[in-house]
Amino acid sequence: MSQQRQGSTPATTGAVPAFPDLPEATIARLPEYLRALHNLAETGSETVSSEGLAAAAGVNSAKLRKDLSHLGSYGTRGVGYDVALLIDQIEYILGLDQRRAVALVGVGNLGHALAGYDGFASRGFRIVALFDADAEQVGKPLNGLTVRHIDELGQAVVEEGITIGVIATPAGAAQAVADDLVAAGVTSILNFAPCVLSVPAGVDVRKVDLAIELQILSFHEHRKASLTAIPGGRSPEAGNQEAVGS
Amino acid sequence: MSQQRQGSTPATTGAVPAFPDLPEATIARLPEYLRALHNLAETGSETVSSEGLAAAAGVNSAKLRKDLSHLGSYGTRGVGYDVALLIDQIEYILGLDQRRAVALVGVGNLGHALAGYDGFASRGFRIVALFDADAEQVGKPLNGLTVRHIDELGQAVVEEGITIGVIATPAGAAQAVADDLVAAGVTSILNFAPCVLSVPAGVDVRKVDLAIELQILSFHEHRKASLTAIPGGRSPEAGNQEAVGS
DNA sequence: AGGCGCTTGTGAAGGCGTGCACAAATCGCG
DNA sequence: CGCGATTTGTGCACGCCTTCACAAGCGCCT
Repeated sequence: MSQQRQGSTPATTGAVPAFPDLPEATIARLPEYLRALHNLAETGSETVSSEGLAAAAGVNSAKLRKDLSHLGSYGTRGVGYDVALLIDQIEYILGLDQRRAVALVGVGNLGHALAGYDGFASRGFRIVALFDADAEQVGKPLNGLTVRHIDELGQAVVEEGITIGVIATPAGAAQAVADDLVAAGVTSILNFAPCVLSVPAGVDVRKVDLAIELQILSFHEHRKASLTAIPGGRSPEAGNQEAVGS
Repeated sequence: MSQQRQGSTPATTGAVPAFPDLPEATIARLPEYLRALHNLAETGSETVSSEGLAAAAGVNSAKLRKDLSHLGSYGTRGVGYDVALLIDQIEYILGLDQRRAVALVGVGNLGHALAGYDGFASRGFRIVALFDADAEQVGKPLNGLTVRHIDELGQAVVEEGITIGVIATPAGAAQAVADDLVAAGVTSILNFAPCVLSVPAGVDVRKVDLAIELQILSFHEHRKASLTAIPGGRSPEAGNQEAVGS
């Protein structure tokens, strides 16, 4: 039926209770709720209704209630959700209270930006090591750290307790870096390189491709334009095979 | 997703529908297929099977066939897909043959990286204007362009034919920038600021939040850690609930 | 204390997406 | 010319996710 966990609040014990297996879609929204909750907390709100939080997070209120119900009953009927309590709960579920150590590989154009992105530090992550394969980059200081050669990756992962690796290299180098990360013991990878990574089971990979997002928008632009215009015009160039008739 | 569509299905379809309304999930995968196809084209492949292309794109082959079937029959049974033809088709559907003009607002940490990201230019987009609200930034050259003040946005959108705007500002400024973009006539927005944007119907917004991806990975790390920490059996089926030993 | 209004939590229904399995179609070869 | 090997295109079933609608629960006010 439902997971009921009473007594073991995350603030009191560091023990690991049973893990509710949340739907993947819910997990992806929890960070959004968390951000909205932090905003609310800053404005002094102590409680918030599902309607209010849903609006702040840009989702449907029913969806939000169902999402939160998966982690337990942390709301009060007739009142709403306790902001501070919910923040603690979500941060605990996401494992953000551990301030995970992150390694960033590739300090090129994008890597520089990521190394300096304060959104990581402010939301529970510490970039503790920077790597690059280019000897020219190695040794340079960047945002309080020194760029190290990628050969030192295995050593650094152990020393710093790194569990997450971020790949910001060109596509051609990404697979090799991923292999190195996995070999070093990293079990989660965030990949910014435009390519498919092959990793063993048990390693999680998430991909962010900036150009893909633009291409999706481009499709919608194209669609919108074709609707406002007079339909009928088509053919990119090679329009031959028609599925109609015989 | 974070965009709303008002799907009006016109009953008046005289000829071949210029625009098949593809499932959203399919659209999101087309750019991935396109990238894989370009890689294949570079290696000299003229045709590719659904199995091969699916592997290169990191998806199931049945899914790929179904996706491609939505845009028409561009494969040959017993042979596979013509690489060049499929590239043309997908690029046409995505509207990439128009090399859309893109405006980038916010040339801070992330904005710098985006302005220099060559993945945009190589995949059908032209960043034609850079904007910032900070007077200190205005006038500086960046990647062949000059940073302009955001007040000139409306003018530039018209002059350059900009249809897509990219927001790389702090969260506090994002909504105002979005309003400016919409007012200037932009109908698609890619938002890197960690906040919810409110836009009128007909405007598409896609959001990329770098920290959210890390938080999702963090959850899986947390989950994996809690599973390995349980002594005894680690069978996923046997583990039901309330294994909290006290 | 009791009723009333408000909000959560959830059962149920519908829609969407995925993956299997197979018929249809095409090419190469004897 | 026909047959077999190969691969596409798709009907179908299943599972996940979303959304609606409402009962259950909580606090406040009289």
